[in-house]
Amino acid sequence: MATIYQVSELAGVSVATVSRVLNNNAKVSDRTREKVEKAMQELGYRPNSIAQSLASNRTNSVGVLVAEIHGPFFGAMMSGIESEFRALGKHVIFTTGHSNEQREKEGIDFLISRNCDALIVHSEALSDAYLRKLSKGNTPIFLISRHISELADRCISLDNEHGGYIATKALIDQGHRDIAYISGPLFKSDANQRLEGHKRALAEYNIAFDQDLVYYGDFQETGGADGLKYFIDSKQHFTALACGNDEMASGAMKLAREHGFSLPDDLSIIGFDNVFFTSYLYPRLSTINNPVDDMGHMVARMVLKDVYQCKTKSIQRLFTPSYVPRDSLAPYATSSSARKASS
Amino acid sequence: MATIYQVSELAGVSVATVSRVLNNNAKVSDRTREKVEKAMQELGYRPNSIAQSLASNRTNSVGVLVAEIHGPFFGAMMSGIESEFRALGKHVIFTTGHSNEQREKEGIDFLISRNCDALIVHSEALSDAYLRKLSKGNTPIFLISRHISELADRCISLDNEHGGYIATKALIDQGHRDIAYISGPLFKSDANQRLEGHKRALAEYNIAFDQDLVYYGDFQETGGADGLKYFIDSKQHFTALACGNDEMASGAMKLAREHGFSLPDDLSIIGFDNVFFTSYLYPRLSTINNPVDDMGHMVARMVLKDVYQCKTKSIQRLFTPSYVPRDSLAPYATSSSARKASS
DNA sequence: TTGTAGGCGTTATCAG
DNA sequence: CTGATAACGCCTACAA
Repeated sequence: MATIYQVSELAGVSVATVSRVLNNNAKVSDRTREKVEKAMQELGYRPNSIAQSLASNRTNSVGVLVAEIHGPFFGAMMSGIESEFRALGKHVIFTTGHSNEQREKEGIDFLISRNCDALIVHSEALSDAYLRKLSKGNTPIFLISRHISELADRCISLDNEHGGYIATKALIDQGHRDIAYISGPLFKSDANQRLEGHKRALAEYNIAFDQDLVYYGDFQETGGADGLKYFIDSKQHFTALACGNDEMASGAMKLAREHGFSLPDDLSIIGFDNVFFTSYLYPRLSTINNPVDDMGHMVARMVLKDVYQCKTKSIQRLFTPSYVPRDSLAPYATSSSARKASS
Repeated sequence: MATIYQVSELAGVSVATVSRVLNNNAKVSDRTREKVEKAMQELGYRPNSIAQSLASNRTNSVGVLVAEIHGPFFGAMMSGIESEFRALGKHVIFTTGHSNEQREKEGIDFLISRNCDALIVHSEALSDAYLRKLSKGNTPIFLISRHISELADRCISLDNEHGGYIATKALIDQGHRDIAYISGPLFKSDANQRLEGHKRALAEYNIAFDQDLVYYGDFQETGGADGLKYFIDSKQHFTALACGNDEMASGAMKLAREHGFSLPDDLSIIGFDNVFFTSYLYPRLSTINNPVDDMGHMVARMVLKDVYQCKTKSIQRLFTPSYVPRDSLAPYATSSSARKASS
């Protein structure tokens, strides 16, 4: 591999000059520049990014911590992040925290030890206090799907409360009043807020909130099945079901079918996230769109702007979910009651 | 940040000694080691990985090129790769080629420019010749889902032909003889081999291969829908459908339902890959398991062994797909013919 | 077992 | 506009 020295020699200039044309951050005469470029060409010179990093104290890499690499949710997000950075010659290092406090800490340490210029973290287990402390460090931290007021300008999140609200409202608009809710685990703020939105919608329509019509699942498919089974076994009356995310909705759909429900007539179900496979389900799942890819692009732009001083168009910190009507809701009027299962 | 110099000073030893205890690759007396470790502790010393890389000419990073970051298929694979490396303190840089020759080349160049110690590439558009040339370079290249004889010990792949064979055989075992096939694009060797397997199964049971019962899709959901529509429109007779992958099977299922088919009675469908959402579908899709996560772990081990001289358990280069029976096949005896759609 | 010193390939600060 | 020449933080012969 050719080095900057060989280039400088061949071009008959100093290494400093070569470095200048490389980064074109200083005046270089056209003649000199040409000589240098020609020499680089001839030698097939490629700058050594490691040496550049050592000297400039910048690695052009940003670390990203997510719960899992696979899975529809993070996939879309990572994809947006990667493409945005790649276009500007920066690379991304993904690592996983598995929604576990210890492992999230390790992941972040790992990324920091890699000298990332910035970190994007989607934490599900770390405390606000820990993240605040972290942000005092040398590596800028950006938070995704999380809001910590002291770090507001480094946070990007979804209005989950509003999402929960419009989900339940969509059900109510179809005439349903007995609405069961399968929530994600409350220690996840997303789950919490979505449930709050659900309550607000109920309140707005003077429907009493019934604690017995709430089940706390795990955001997994099984959680949805378990939840619906719980409602059925406890002989609750309900004609519609709102789920904290699409996986659970899918699990609930499957269980409903096993119990002989005809969907959506016997039970209206709405999900949350609008993960890609929702349109594969039968009936196609009505859900709430969570623009994760857009959010991925946006965090990337935030760090591009804050850390790399790129000029960027406007920054958006709060994203709004929207209702995606499909085929899993039926008006209450024409729906037979879900009571059939509890008879 | 504390440097090795400050540690050496505090410990009263030379930097060389500090380096030794850091890498423990040379004899250091216990007493000295303790002193050094204590000093590191006190200073909160963290080695600068960039400096280490520059001096050692090793970045502890491996580049991975996939078609897309999102999507169930690559997600599972990347997940396996990441966890394997992360456990050994190496990081992974993912980038995308979008199944496009030019972009795959750019992606690889990008990774190489990042001084990766090795590359894992899942190429869908690069020629064998190009990959062979690439492997002559300084960066070791590992190929996934691809077999090039000259590079055999750097290749890991699935026996797609066998997969295609057992898929169609599963249909035949249910009594079907008129089997339509929706293939992926033939320029992808996976698609090609799966189709070959399909033909072999037909031949084995003396079923004539009918070119009119093959449609070439794009491995996307729409391809499956288009394919089935094509068969229906052309008034072919068939009672079963094998698809080159699960996405297309899912698209076909959806279209079948729109056309009033009752699944699986009116049409048996089998997919390929056993991507996670297949069990969400209704009916749950019978398919062929493609152990991508295992393969991800395995490539990682290959580079760990070849590039980083880690001792590893046995290496497996060829993986065998297996049949995953679920609910989308019905025996022909009890099935009404798919002709109903072409009447 | 431990220390000295040169090198890894760039960037950046000063002079000129 | 261009050229020396220190950093950058660590590794690794070679010596001792």
